[in-house]
Amino acid sequence: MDPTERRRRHSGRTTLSDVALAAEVSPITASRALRGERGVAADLVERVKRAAEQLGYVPDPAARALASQRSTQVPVLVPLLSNALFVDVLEAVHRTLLPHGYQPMIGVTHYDPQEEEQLLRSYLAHRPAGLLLTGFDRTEAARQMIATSTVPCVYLMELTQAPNVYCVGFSQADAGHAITEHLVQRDRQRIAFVAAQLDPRTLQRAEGYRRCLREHGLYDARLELLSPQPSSMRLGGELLEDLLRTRPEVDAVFFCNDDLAQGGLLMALKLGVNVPGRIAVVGFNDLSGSDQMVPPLTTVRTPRRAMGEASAQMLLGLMRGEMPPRNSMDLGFEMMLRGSS
Amino acid sequence: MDPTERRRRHSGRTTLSDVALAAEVSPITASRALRGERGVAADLVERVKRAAEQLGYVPDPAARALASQRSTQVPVLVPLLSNALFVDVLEAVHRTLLPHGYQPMIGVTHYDPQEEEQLLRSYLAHRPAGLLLTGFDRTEAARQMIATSTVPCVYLMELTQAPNVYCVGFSQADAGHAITEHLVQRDRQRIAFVAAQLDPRTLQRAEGYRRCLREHGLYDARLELLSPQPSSMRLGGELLEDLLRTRPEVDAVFFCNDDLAQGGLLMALKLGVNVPGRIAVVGFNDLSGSDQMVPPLTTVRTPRRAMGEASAQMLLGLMRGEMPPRNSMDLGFEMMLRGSS
DNA sequence: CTGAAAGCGCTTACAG
DNA sequence: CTGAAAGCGCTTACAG
Repeated sequence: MDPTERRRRHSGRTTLSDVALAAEVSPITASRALRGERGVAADLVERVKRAAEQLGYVPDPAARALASQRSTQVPVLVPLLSNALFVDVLEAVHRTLLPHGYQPMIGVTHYDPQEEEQLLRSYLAHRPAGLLLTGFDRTEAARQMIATSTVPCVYLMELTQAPNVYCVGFSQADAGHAITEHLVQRDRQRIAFVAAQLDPRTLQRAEGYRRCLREHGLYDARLELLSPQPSSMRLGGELLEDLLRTRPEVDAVFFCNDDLAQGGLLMALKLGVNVPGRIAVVGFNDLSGSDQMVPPLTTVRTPRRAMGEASAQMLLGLMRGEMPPRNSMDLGFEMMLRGSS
Repeated sequence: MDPTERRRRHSGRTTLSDVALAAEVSPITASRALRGERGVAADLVERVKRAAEQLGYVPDPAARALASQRSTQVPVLVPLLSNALFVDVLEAVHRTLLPHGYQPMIGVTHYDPQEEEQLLRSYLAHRPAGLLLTGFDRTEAARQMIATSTVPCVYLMELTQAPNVYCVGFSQADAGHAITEHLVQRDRQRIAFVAAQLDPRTLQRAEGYRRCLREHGLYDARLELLSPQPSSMRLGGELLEDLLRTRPEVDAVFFCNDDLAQGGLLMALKLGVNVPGRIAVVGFNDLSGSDQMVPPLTTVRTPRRAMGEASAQMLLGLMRGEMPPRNSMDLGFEMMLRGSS
């Protein structure tokens, strides 16, 4: 056997050269035809595509990434998977990106900027095609890495007017204001704000709540119950119990997330506290099950799927080198007025 | 400028050659030292590692994958993200795989073997390091692809004794049997089985339910209410209402999943049907919120995190070329007896 | 224990 | 519009 044969490490898979051979063109032409690059004669494109199909050719992503210095991977960094909120966003992102040949890579930051920075560092080493990140709360090092990488990036969940920043979301503060205003319009006077996790978006909702109550001269800092613990139905129940014990004058509660609110509603049921008679309850996000509660939960429906899809679409454009029509997409929110308020 | 300079496409990133140069060794030695391959002098390893650290060297995954014919990617295929069940599994998989340098890639099959086959085809083109799949219900083509790929694979959620198949799960049928037996022991005579989605594991639970009732001479096919619709709290409520109307003699319900059961419980509350007085209600999986229901839901706790972690550990071993101690890991289940039964 | 050569399967940059 | 050459950044296979 000759030395060139001895050195072979061929994996047995069908390569671009096999396709080119079958189509009787050079590998470069085959490559161009398959990628849909314009400037290839139509009949050649046809021949190459047919050959590729017949041979069952699948391009090697690693080779492609190495040669082009760009992969098809799109890291998507979210705080948590246990919040249905982000799962909905991710599903929409997947559905939008996959048909275009991009691979979303889910990273979970646990609301920790340090963890996000680490993930970013490792994902950026993969030369991703694009980046989908949650919010604007990150370390300076992370910001630097994103900027110097020149990888197209779209931010989810929040909005900013900062230049050269692409974002898709809605105003958390305005939504917090709107649901509070609804309680005021229903003649509630002692409106509590009960929150967990205390991530940036929760705090923005709190700002909306405060602004609204101050406008009406109803603000009372004692009615804010903030817990850094992770959000859960159990915690919502505990916080409501706590609230009713220590602030018995309260006549409405704005829970910063529906899981807390659902737990609160069930606790009210257990305690025999009438909702909305004795106390009105509202939530945030309109998660699964909120409409099934007893009574059904009034809440703010947030555009989760729409955000996932729109951010992925915007990123798709950026990855193609296009300029999006606008940097910031406000998808708004919807009031779901139900029996609990 | 000379022709070799003209051809350069160097990306500016620090490469293995840079590290080798700094450490005054050849690139091959640097490669071996960095990968912890044995057979490199300790002092060289030390020098290389120091140089890599100083230069901030991060290996290029694409180059590595191309040269070694193996990536660090591990596709994880699950039916759905909207079921908290799979999200818990995925989180455990992530936590276990990431520290070892592997990248889980989540794929969603929507319970459709065709979709799974497609995903498998595209993921396999990436030369994954390993594979994590849900259950055993797939197309013959998918089975072939997995076999011929020789990629190590571990199956989740179900068990089999088939040779050369690695799986981590529990007996869905035994769990279905156990929760039904619990209702029989509580003197229930007319026990209904209410299910949605009707995926393979749901049907295995149904088998356990039937076997148990037949053993006690209580089986009645009319008490099975099977809906192919996706599972949800809303559907659970609707099915309970339907059941009470068309089979008023029923005195217990086994819902195949907790979201259905939670919806059923809330519907009972709305209808003023006493649980467990008039009717006992049990669920499956012990999802978030089940312990907060009114009354708290009796259910089967399934080992979701444990399955995620154990399957990832088993895969880690297989990817290292090790033989796992056993092919099939039964992680069991736990009865959560609460107020609803 | 160490290294020079070749190769993995693509695409870029250049030339015609 | 098409192609021969070189290169992307690693690792394998061989030799010493």
